[in-house]
Amino acid sequence: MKISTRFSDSIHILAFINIYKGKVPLTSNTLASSIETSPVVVRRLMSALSKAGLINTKHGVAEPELAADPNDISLYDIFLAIEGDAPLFTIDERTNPECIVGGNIQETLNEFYNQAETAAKAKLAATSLEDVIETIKVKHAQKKAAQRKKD
Amino acid sequence: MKISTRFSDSIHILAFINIYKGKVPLTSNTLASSIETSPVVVRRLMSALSKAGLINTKHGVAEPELAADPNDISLYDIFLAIEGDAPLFTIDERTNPECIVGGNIQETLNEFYNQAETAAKAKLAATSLEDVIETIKVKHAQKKAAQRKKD
DNA sequence: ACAACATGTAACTAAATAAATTACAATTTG
DNA sequence: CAAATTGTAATTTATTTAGTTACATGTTGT
Repeated sequence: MKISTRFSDSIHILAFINIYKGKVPLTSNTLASSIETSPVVVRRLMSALSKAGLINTKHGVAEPELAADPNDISLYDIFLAIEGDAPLFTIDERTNPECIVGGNIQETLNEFYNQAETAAKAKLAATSLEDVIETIKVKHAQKKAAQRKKD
Repeated sequence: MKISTRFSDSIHILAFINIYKGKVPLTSNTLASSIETSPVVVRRLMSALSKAGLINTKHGVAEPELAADPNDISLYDIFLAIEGDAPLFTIDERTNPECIVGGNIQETLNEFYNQAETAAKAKLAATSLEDVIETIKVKHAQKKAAQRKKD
């Protein structure tokens, strides 16, 4: 199955908390404005991030904080928090067991799909939230510079 | 979005054609029985596989055949035929461009997601239909042997 | 104490996607 | 030309995801 925007929105939330901490109030409303979704969606994602131990939140207080250094949070940690063990590819589970193919395709594809998934997840595990935040900052600086030039 | 069962069903079709060619009539009905879906679903997938040049079919004739040696058809070829350039991960495209994060998250995640996707697709590209067929046959043989033992 | 503001969640609705079905025109073959 | 089959469009159904409404619970400052 395709991985939903929940994953990208969660990365968004964590990056936002890190970049804007102390500069703007970190309410679910503020975050929702940046993501352009509803505050409830944000709170739902933050609840999952909190349960996974990636952020610390306090009921009633708009001061969420990262539970670890951005260098120590990988995209795969975030993926796990939000999608758990959701597979990237879907295997058709309902095939005819009487058939040589239908009776063995699941186990077979499971092996090969796992190889592909593990390769992708390894890349996610090798990318830290810090990498994402730095890239965001670089791209932002580039845009600002380009804008100045035009004036 | 999740990658649908279309991908696994397509691999199923190709493996079935190779394994059962000459042994059973390869109608969309026969294939549908093995996959436990409807003949129309099978024909739709075969239409895509045919357009991608992976199989040859003739209108009105139940004799589809692989257009290449199973060693020369990779799982990524099949993926491309069915899913095209569909991404494994979805990026939320509608975020606030005024925000440092919202304005740069897409480009940023696009980079990192691409790395992960490319790693997964490389594994698919490194796996041939022949690998899948052989694994299916081995698993089938194992099951048959285990069954004999019981008797 | 209480008003204003938040979070945390449950329950529901709406939208998007995929699978299955229905229907039928076009093609092949004996 | 009849029977069997493919190819494809159009529709329905099922599933999943995003968004909304509602509200109980917690916090803070006065």
